[in-house]
Amino acid sequence: MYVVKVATDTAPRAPLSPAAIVAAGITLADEQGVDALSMRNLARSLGYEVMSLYNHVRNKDDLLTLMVDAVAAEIDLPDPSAPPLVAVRAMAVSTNAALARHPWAAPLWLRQAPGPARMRQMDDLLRLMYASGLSRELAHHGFHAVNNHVLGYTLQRLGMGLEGTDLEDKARDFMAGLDADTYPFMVAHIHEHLDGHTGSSFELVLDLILDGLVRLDREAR
Amino acid sequence: MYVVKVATDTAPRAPLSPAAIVAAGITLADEQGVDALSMRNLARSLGYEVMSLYNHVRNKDDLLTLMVDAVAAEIDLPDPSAPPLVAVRAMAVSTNAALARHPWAAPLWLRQAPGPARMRQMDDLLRLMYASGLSRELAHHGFHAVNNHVLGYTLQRLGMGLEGTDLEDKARDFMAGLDADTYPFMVAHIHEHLDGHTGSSFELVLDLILDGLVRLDREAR
DNA sequence: TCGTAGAACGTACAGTGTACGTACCGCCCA
DNA sequence: TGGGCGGTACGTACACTGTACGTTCTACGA
Repeated sequence: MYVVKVATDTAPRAPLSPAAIVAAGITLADEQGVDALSMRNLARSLGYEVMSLYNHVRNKDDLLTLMVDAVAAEIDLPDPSAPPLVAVRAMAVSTNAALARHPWAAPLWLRQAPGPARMRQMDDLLRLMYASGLSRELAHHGFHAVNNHVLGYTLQRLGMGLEGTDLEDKARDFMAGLDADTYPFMVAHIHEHLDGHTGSSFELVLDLILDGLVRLDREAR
Repeated sequence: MYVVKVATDTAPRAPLSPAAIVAAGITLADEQGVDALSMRNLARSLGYEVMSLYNHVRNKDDLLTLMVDAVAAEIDLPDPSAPPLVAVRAMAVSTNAALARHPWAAPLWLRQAPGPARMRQMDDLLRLMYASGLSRELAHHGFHAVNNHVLGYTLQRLGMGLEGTDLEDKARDFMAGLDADTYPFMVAHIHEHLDGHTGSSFELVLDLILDGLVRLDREAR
């Protein structure tokens, strides 16, 4: 029996590999949102069938873990010549930037098990904290405070759904359904956002925390 | 034609209503996790069929919004006789407690649209901030900082999967797969957690933020 | 007694993750 | 020059999800 092969798709497809799948997953999530990241969609975007992905990736959870770790790998390594707390600040800013580039990553940051890149990042942050001259206990708390601040702010920013769309439109729409008599302070607060004469909370509060830590340490001695 | 009715289930079931559905959803999510909260499971737990729920609730997203708002309603109202920032602190602690009681709520806190209870809570928090004597701008940032701190800490705590299970076991398991040479500071940090001679970061950092705000305000004048 | 509104129900559909069995292709060893 | 043999791709199938739609039942007011 003769089997005739028909070239149904002339587009040459890149060979499958964990790295290729993770990369495709990241771009798909970046462009269409994490909800569009189904194994079927991902396979289609790569030009393969669904189950072929499972030859390179254990399951979807594994894929998500790898994707999150790839984002973590984008975080700048600390400058070894900088004073520890300055380096901490830089890491926080860089982490915030990486999470802003990949909005889907922040909610997964906590759920997924930390991969090597995130381990590296956490270990570096801890090392800097412990080397900063703060007391052991304050360094411990400072680690959590900084981590929490960075992740919290990105989540807050994204949770509002302020990624792609115009922030102003969103805010105006929200405020339209708001009774200024029952929620006067919310209305006022949103106005402050719209008028834009309040800078970013992110760096201000970050410095608040870091400065507060050293002050607390000084007072304790 | 005669139709014989058979009492297949003698258990009398409570009449369906939005409140009853929300309450059942909350207990189901509390006990079995939010992943177990499917419309089918929820209907079964109430003794009804799936589609009957849709007579009282628009869709699952609507249900989740109502559930989150029910948790928000558990937050203590601010004591009107307390100084503003003391009341802010109390609200933060109470919010943290409510979120700890319902671990599933924290991730939904941001995704779901705010209902009346959360609106009330946000407006109260803003009112206290603006009444605290801080500059308008610092009050604005302080609102975000406190909100962020509370939510971030609960998410951090839950993300680790430290709800139901024993924290120590989890930590020891995690550390077992950790190379002390490549991640020395992580190992040390987890040890500090296990030894337990570091208090809760939550209130310490909360005070750090609140004290930092008033100090910043004093310096600016 | 009848009409009607609202609640409950059953079926059906598209979409999800993935277990399982099969087919193919290239490489190493006889 | 075979001949397996391991890895990759594929197709089918299953259980489960949210929910649209049409039908049945039940209670109450006229």
